[in-house]
Amino acid sequence: MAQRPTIKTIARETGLSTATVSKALNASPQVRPRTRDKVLQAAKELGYELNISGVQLRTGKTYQIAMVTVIASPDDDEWAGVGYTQLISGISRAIAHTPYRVVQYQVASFDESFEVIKRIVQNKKADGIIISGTRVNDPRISFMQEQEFPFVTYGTSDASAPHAYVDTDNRRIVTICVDRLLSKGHRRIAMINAREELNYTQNRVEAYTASLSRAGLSFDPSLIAYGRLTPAFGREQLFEMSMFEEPPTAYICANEATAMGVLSGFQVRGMEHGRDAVVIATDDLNVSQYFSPPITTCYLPISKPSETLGQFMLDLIGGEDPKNLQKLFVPDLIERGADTCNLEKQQAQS
Amino acid sequence: MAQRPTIKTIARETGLSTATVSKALNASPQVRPRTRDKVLQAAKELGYELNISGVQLRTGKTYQIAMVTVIASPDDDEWAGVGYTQLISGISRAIAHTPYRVVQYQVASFDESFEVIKRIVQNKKADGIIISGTRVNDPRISFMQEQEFPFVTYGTSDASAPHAYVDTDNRRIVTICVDRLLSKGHRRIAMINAREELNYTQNRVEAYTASLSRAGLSFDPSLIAYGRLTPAFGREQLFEMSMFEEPPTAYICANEATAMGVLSGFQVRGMEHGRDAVVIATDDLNVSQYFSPPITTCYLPISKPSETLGQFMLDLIGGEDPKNLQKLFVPDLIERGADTCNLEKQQAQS
DNA sequence: CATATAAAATTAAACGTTTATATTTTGAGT
DNA sequence: ACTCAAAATATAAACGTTTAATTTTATATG
Repeated sequence: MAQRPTIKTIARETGLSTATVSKALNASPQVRPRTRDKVLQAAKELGYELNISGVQLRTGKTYQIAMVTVIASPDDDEWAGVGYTQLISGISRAIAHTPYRVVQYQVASFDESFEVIKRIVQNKKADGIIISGTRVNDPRISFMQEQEFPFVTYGTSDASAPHAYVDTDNRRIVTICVDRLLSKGHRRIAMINAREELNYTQNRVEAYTASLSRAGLSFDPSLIAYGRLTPAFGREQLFEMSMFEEPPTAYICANEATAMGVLSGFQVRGMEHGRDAVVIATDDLNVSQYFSPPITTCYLPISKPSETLGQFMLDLIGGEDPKNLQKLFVPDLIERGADTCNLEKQQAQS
Repeated sequence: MAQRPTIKTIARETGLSTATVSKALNASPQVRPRTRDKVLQAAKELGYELNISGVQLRTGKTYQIAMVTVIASPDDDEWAGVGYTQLISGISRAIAHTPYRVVQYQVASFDESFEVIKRIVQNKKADGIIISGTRVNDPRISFMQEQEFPFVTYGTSDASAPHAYVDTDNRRIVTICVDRLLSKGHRRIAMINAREELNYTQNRVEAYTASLSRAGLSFDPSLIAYGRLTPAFGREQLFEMSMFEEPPTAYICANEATAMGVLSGFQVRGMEHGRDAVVIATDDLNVSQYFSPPITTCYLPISKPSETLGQFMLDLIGGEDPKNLQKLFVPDLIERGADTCNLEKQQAQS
């Protein structure tokens, strides 16, 4: 097979100069329509495809979107709910018809993620960055803002200047869940959260305390747990909290993996869901419908926000103002299982 | 901040030519140690980092590893067990100390994945390709072999020429599971498999029938189901098979997601695990320990094979012969729950 | 129709790197 | 000290693209 065609090939073929060919391919107004058509025609016939390294060298444009994710350790691969697979999937869908590609930068720690981001920015290794796991006072965000480097976060932040982000509306979720449980008569409501330094964890706690105080209830910090959202963590927390003098009658779990752990703890302890306590989760995989028993969840298909993530990235690269690229998604409440009854009724039954 | 330093900067700084600097950086024997040290020293001081697009343009080397994955559709994001997250994670770990990066090519169908592979190969968009979901008679494999393009598959194939691959030893798993169930007295053993066209599905069926025939049992094709390994599929299959005149007393599930579905089906149908039937799964997430009840599984932490995947890719790019880059991993059998008893005992108990 | 002007094309240089070829330097052998 | 081969370094071109500067061509104007 012959050499892969370049703009030189097209130039030779059409009798034009490479400059004109380049302009034609980039839809420059400096080239007249007739010429453009001729070039596009030839390009098609020759099966021409843009060589990105040429562009990159000349312009600095990489057509790469860096996705920086933190995965703590090799054996840290215990299921923690939604992986990045679904995120990448949505992003990929959004950029499918463009020349952009997602490049993975997977690191082992937060600090390392910051280092990697610095290198990407300083050496212009990508056109934009996507990060998740945003923290309260996240130095990566302020860095990218200072450097005016395009980025979108999956997760909100408390940064002073606006930036592009996509997230689930965690305040809303927690408000819905807590109010619902309160209305069913629950007074001791536990919340199993992600790590404390994450911004969304703080959002959740705020919404939780707000709901409680609206109902005139006091806030008991021992009912809030912070940690990695694995089944192991959920179970462990159930073991602990169920031994309290006044144990919780409801558990709000930040994801399905912890909810599964809590249910598993029920089984081990001989507790029964709906009688001794109920579990309610935030759900992005729609898998809790298969739990035994199925539980009530706030469900948001992850495909939605992740596709928006990709779209925002494109918009940002296209020059859109970050403050117009912010979106919170509101999940649907799906009622399943025991927590649909009121607490009194349940207790009467048992 | 000044321009980012190039080999020109180093050349100016050291009084050498760019050619010598380049050779020094690449540890060419043509440059004497004293000079090399001088160059490396200067590079370090200047904070020099290789500009890959320059290299790429000149040599064609991309430092990119393409990972081509098929995700059927937007709403197809129902949990199907291990995502690609864990795979990418392992690969990332293997290539962490190299300049290589993983680039995602996520497509919607098998055919599209073939198209994408053709483009990557023909336009040399990556130095190597990793694919999963290998099929019986997989045209992508023969294509890459013909084009002599480096690739590693996650999953075996029936290709005539050897190629680099990593996989779980599915024959072994099935043999272990079936023999175990047979020894406990089970005679009607169902198997919930992935799609029929996948090569490993065939491996599983072969091992299954082999075990059965060794035990002098005949093969009932209605006990084997093929489909997408989601909880929904598992449940659906349980609903169907449990209505057979002679229903299975054991279900071997190809992953945890289907096992969860089967267990969920038990609950809906009022069946009890251990009394009416047992479930046993192949497990890569170690999550079935949190099922209610926990089930026996063949467990292989996905981090192992995925890291090997990355290493094999590097070896391949380094010129290693593919036939030396083949590995099957053997999972551990983890005994949990009801299927540890013999069938007779269980039936006596009930 | 000549001329001024706008439009469309070309020329040439540049981005950072490697490498074939040419040149200079080094050092060993006389 | 001189020669010569070997070793080390330098020169220059190339990879594919874009773009500033320039030239050519087309169009409008008096």
